[in-house]
Amino acid sequence: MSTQDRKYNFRQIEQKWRKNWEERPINTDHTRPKFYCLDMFPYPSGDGLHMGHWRSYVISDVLARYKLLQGHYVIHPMGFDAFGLPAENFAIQNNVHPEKAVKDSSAKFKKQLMDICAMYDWDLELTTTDPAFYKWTQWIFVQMFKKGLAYEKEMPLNWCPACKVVLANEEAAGGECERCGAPPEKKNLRQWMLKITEYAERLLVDLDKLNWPDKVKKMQADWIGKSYGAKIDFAVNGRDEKITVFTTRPDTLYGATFMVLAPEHALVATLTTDDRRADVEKYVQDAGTMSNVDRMAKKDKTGVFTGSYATNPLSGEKLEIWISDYVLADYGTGAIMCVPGHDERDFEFATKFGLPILQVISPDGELHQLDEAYTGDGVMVNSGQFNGLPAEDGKEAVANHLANLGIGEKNTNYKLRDWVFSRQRYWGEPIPLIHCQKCGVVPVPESDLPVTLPHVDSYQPTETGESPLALIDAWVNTICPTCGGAAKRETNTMPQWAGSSWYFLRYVDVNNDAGLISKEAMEKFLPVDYYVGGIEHAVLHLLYARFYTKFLYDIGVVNFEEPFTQLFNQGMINRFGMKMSKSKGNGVSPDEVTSKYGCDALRLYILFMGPPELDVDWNDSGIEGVFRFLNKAWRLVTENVGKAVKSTPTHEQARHKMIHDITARMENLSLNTVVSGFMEHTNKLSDIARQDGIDADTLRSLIVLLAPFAPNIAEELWEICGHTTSVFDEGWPQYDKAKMAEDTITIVVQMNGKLRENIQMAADASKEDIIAAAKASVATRLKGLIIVKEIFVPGKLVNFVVK
RNA sequence: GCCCAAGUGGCGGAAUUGGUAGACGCACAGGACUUAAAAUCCUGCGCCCCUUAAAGGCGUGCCGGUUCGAUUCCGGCCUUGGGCACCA
Repeated sequence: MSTQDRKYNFRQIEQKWRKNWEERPINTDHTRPKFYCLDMFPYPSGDGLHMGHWRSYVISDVLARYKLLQGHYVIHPMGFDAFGLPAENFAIQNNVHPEKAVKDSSAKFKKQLMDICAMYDWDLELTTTDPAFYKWTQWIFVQMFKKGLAYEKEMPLNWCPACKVVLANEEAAGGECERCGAPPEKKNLRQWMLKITEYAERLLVDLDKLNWPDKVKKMQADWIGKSYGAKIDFAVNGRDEKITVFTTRPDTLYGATFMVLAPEHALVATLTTDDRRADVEKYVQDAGTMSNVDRMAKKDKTGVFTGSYATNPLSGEKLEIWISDYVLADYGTGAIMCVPGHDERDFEFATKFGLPILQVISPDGELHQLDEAYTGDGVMVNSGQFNGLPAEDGKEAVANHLANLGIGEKNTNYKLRDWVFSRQRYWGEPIPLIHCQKCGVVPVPESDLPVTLPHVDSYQPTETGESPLALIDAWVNTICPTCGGAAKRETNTMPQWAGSSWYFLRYVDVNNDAGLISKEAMEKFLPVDYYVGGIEHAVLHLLYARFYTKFLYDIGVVNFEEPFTQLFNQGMINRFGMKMSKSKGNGVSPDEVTSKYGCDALRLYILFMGPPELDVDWNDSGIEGVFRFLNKAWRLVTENVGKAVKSTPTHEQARHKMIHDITARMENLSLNTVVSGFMEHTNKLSDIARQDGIDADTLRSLIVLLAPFAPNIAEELWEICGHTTSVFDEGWPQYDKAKMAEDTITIVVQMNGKLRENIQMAADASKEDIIAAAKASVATRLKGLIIVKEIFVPGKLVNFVVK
């Protein structure tokens, strides 16, 4: 072999193996047990692939290749989530059609994805904007509509009066329109809603089944937000109306001294007296212009009195009815009974506006001066017949009492709200419904799906707030599938979530024209075994996908209720303490790094930077270390191959220890320490090689272990070792604990828990021998001291407690 | 305000059930090889005391506790990052 051949030429190697894998795929044996390893598919933005994508995709690819070596058939697909606002806005700004923009971006992404050398099965590729795909996105919606899960409702949306366009929350953030800076208003528009709340309980309970990070499960549970309490009716004085509130603390009802409605509450206009009307209307309008984020961040409580009164149903007290933005329209009933004695926010409000504060719960049964809301346990006081009852029992007792009186009931409440499922935008799946004067809303017959998105010249939002599709008469006007009469198509489109809520099902039967997925493919390949992606999707995407899966289970399309058995969320990559991004100018392009160091080096470095689940900082010079390691491994193999060195116990010990360490760390997904483990063991093997040479078994094990992490160099070295098949045809190496044990062990000698000496002992030395040797090692220090106690930890240490 | 993470050398980080704190790597310094450079190899590298060494002391955000022994467990606090719908 010439000197030239011995140099690690990553460019040549990576080019060669990419081609080889294309020609001879490594993951083809469908008879093996399946392992479905899924990435969250990217949104193909014009900026191209960034380091964050790399991190996620490298982690999943390492896992996929590891499972392949462990004898699985691995489903590892990739696709593009291409509908939605960013693509549409990009298209508008750059004056290209979104279809073309998405096509270009996807092509660029795909090219960059190739540089990761992930073993994606590109035969399974899908794009959510492909009519053959969104046919089934629409089909699912039709099934939901037929089951009564879709309904129309007027919903307040962010509206920019200057741009005349509906704004997404993100576009209206900070109280100004992202495009023109004008303050957005609220505008009521007809929307399609999905009844995800019907699934609230199942979505909550089934979290227990999942092998997901606790953190994510907690976030979902909190989002669903189940709480127990009561609904209570309050009569409005001198009127027929009543105000219904939800409270988790019916035990504090006697302490309710005023009421507050959300500014958006339906009764606000009715209950406002003429002398209060000007103030109330101004307050309601101001609240409407404020974004939710601002409304939440507000420090001081504000509010206005409506001029009307209600009556506390138990105490009979007269209660002022106020309006304040700290009450949210869409939680509970949008109205609350205020118990300033025992709720911090109510206390603050009462103090500011001089409203009465009454103690009704006391820790010791006595009455006290309340300087702040008392939210702890206690017994009921000032509460009529309930006095003396523990507050916990009072919740039930008061609720039952109200139920008997017919003015209340026990109630379970969820924070989860129904899902606003329509968008007044061009770039989304058309909602496959038809409005007929005679028949009402009728779904498009399944045989007519997909309802394709018509090609238009102007895809700018319209001034009425309707989708641009509303302007295309030829498309809008159609005939009713039920009665054959003239009818109009629904012009709203679906949100970006629609495709991503079920795409993982489609990969395994991507070309199926006859159905969403065949029963055979579904049973064989689903559900997803491992899902890898960013923590930013902890709630919305993952909750929607779970909801869709449960619905598809209910209508018999799939036979499982949870789509993702196991989940891993990787952390972000920062640079200079900030999230990497083009706009901040602190981005590092993966392309630059791979051209300088190669794909294998970048894969290893991304893993080596830190624990995969935590945020890490990119350091420009850090990659040198893993690059040197690859060169070292290269030299170790190429300089020792074919020397026919006989295996010795030293080789065996080192080999088994290496297999054990790498496997254990891999199983824990401690990928940063897998890489450091490779460095340690390669250093050690290099030392052994210099002394005694190195045997073929050890080199082979090293190469196979390395394969999931640095697949190109592993294949090349495998070939250099004389193999004609792929390294991925091998099995993951096995270790034998007996063979990895060393002859001597280091025993730590401590005095009062402080390290004093290290002694070397035979691995099989007795406890007595070890203690004797330990005592001898610290003999001079023990002079004049009494050993009170001897602590002996086998294989580890001896600690003398002395005085 | 609420919820969730995380705080260890100059830097990124390591440390199965509590058992040698700082593995591995980066940076830095010194040396070998070289005409020179690159590459490679060797050595050193938490802080204090000390000319050096030995010995010793301190040290995992802060304060306390449990323990023979605490980065690890418990209580209280501080800081940073992420999320949020003031959740009644």
